[in-house]
Amino acid sequence: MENALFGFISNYISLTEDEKNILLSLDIFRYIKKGTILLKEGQKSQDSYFVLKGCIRKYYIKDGEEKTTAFFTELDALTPHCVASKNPSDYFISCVEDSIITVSNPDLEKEVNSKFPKFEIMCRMLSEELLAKHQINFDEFKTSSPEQRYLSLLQNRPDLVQRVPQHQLASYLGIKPQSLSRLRARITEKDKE
Amino acid sequence: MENALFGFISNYISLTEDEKNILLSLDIFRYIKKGTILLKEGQKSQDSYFVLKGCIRKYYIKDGEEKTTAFFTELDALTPHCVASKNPSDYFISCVEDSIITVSNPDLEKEVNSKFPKFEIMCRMLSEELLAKHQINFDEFKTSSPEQRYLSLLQNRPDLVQRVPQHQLASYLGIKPQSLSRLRARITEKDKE
DNA sequence: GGCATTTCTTAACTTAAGTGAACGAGTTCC
DNA sequence: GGAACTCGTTCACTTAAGTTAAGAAATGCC
Repeated sequence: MENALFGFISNYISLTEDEKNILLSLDIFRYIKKGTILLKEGQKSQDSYFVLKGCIRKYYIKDGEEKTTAFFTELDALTPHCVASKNPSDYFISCVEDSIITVSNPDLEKEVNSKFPKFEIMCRMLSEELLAKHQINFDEFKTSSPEQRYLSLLQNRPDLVQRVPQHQLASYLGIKPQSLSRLRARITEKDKE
Repeated sequence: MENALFGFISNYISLTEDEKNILLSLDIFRYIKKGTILLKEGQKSQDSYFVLKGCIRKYYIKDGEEKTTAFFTELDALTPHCVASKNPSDYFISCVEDSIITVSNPDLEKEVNSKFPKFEIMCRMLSEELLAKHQINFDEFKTSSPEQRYLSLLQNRPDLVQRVPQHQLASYLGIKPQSLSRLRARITEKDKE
């Protein structure tokens, strides 16, 4: 599992064996059971997550309903908004499957950054990459219908459609579970023709 | 107009008179006429924009229709995706009103950053702030109906509803102009009760 | 195993957005 | 001044998503 982490990092910077060992000594790996809630609405947390294996989910509760806005799977990083804003969180984060993640916080990051300045470079690259991806996602969401969004999800993240409960997927697509069922039936019907 | 720029910068870092003069000497101010297209789909550009006065708009052309995904008004910054990716742009950027903007590019930024290292700090703060705002916007868009989105726009950016053509606003809300008209009529009807 | 719960699907009905067309009010351009 | 356009609105009709309810299938829990 460490190799997954080091493999990811090596896309951005190179680490010596010594540096790897220091990272390992920080005890950042966590094994999380499906269903575990990592962050609750109203909570102030300093924890950032990085998924090595599994899937975690970000959702709001609005009018008593769960509204899922993001899934994070292998090699996705997630820093909740409340970490920077220092306000209570607006949303929940929970574990969709049994997962292996690393947990970090600003203090730990400062420590690592001072030991390896190249870490900061990686963080900047990551945040730029993330902002760009986000904007593209947002634009695609805005300019598509629910059906188009579902089809593009099938193209781009086919694993999600399999591993995530349909009702969570529905709210991720901005519709109700019943509508997703119907939409899927409609597509299958079209395929038959 | 320079004061608007320096006022904005002073939220992040402080500049000496000398530093201000160097910035002014770079000749970055542009006066853009309403309707001017700053970036076209398919074009490779290195220009980033910062709006001092006026309004610029980002839009896609999908199935022959303009799909507006963002408006940038006073003190908003916009670095098109193509600057970092070095690929042709997927979208257009055009000027909604006569506007005053600053235009920059990576070379110029490198030059400024080497002269004033604190500029880089500002850029990092800005990009983090932007990413956070973006995520919140995205989540709000995803978890709302068109009517809720319109009402929240009235709350948060009431000026936009006034200064931007309705059909551009409609596509920004993810609906057709006719639907926006209807939706507005519906709301006015409700208010009468 | 068996009971309860969750998850997914289907159906009937309601509501809102998409579509195509038409009209009036402004603009722009000769 | 008048023709051509753009823009916003309204209307009638279509299509798709929301709602409510019900039932089947899978899962979890004693």
